[in-house]
Amino acid sequence: MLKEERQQTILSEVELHNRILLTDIAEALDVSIDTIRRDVKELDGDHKLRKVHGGAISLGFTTNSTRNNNIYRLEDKSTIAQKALALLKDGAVIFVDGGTTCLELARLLPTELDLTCFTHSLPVAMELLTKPNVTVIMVGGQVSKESQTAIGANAIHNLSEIKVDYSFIGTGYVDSQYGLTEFDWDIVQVKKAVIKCAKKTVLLSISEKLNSQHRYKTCEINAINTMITELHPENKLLNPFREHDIRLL
Amino acid sequence: MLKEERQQTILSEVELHNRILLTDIAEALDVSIDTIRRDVKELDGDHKLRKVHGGAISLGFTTNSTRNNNIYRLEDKSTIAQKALALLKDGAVIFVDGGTTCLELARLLPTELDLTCFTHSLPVAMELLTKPNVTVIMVGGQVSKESQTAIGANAIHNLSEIKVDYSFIGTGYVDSQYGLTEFDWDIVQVKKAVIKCAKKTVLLSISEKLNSQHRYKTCEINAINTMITELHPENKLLNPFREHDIRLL
DNA sequence: TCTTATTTTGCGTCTTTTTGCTAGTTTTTA
DNA sequence: TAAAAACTAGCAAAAAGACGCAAAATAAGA
Repeated sequence: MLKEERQQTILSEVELHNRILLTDIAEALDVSIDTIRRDVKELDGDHKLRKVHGGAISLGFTTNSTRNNNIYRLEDKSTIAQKALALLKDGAVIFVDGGTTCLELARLLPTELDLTCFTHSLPVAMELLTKPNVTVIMVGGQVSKESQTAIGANAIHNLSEIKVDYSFIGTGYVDSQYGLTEFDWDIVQVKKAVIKCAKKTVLLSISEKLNSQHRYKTCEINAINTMITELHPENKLLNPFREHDIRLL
Repeated sequence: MLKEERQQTILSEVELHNRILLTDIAEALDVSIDTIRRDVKELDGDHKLRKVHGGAISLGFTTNSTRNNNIYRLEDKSTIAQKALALLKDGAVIFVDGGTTCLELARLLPTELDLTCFTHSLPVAMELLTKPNVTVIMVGGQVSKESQTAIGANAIHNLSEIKVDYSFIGTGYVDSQYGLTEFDWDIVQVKKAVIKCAKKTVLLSISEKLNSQHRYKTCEINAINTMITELHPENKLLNPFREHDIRLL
């Protein structure tokens, strides 16, 4: 049997069943396991499949980068996410909210970081899946079309059953007086549940949102333990927040 | 024997069997291996076939595998999804499994169709969000990196609390004798729960998977109410399934 | 037909590729 | 934590390929 032919067979099997065992293929094609191992390694090198311990899996599943390079103030959000990374240590259990700032945090997680991440955001979950050492747990529930996050009673109930070290959340509006507020009532309910399930809550917000408010209240400002903006912590724009017991980064 | 004539023979052999061994051809035509090697090299130069170590393979064989889109057998899967659409009526409550065939079903849902869709697959959920009249409910749980679906005890528990009209599921392997089987134990557990929560279960599978099996069993074949392949329902490949109480589409 | 130029073919030698095996290490699993 | 499975690396045998060369076949012109 030709090498090329064998590799085609391997590829087809992987595409067909999504995953294969090297031993199965070796037996089926009646060649040594080493040969299959070399074939798979080569196909992996050509990005035709992904080699894993003991077998191979199809790329169809793993390669999907929902690159949206149309994010407002991406630079600032990236800065914020970078600062947030400093809070993370191996073994931490965290919750990551939806929104582009939190998505940026997910994107910038170092590949070697060992985490357990809860999220109710589909894009965040997708992004986290690319991090080999991150365990991703999706909080289910009805999914909002606009925010692409699970909301509603079910999501809130699921959140009530978990406890995390840190919650990283975004907000629609934030004000040193009025706290965190939102345009949407359902979102507020979920965010309340998120804050409740966290030992410490970290707010990620670009400075543009400071001193703004809206209809529905998520929480008082001192429900937040750490607030991260793209500004230097000493920036005078942050002065109104210094009266409260908040760590500024 | 003329050189032209010999090269024609080589070409037709390649077309016929998709591949040839240089040694076989040399012996059959009673010329030295060097001659065949030169012929094949020349034909490769003319893009009539592809030369590989030890032989040659037809171009069709390779272009077939050079997937321009990375979904294997997308055409067939699309056909299957089209057929599945016929089962759906406004107001239905369904579950959609992970996998590329089910993803294709989600993709092809008409925008005007009014549905409630449960899913444990992140890509399917994302796709369903683009359908204005579909209510999407994500079944949460730990998310598998390979399949990008929620699995594990939590997902199974969540599934135990819902009841849907139809479950559309895929499978790794299906056989009329051995039923539906999978490579992965965790996936089997989830699929069992999916079948349990559905009044009727619809299996979507390309015909290439028929008569294949693997280690872990999801269910007997008669746990499936409807099986949809890309084949015509009267196709003889489906005969083994006619003995069971399955509707074929 | 004969001679000559050109192409094609087969052979020998040497290099490269492929493959299976062994030994030692790492990863997974129970 | 120990056994089992999988991985890595290196080696050697066998198969395949490259290349030069000379013989054979073919073509062409006198």
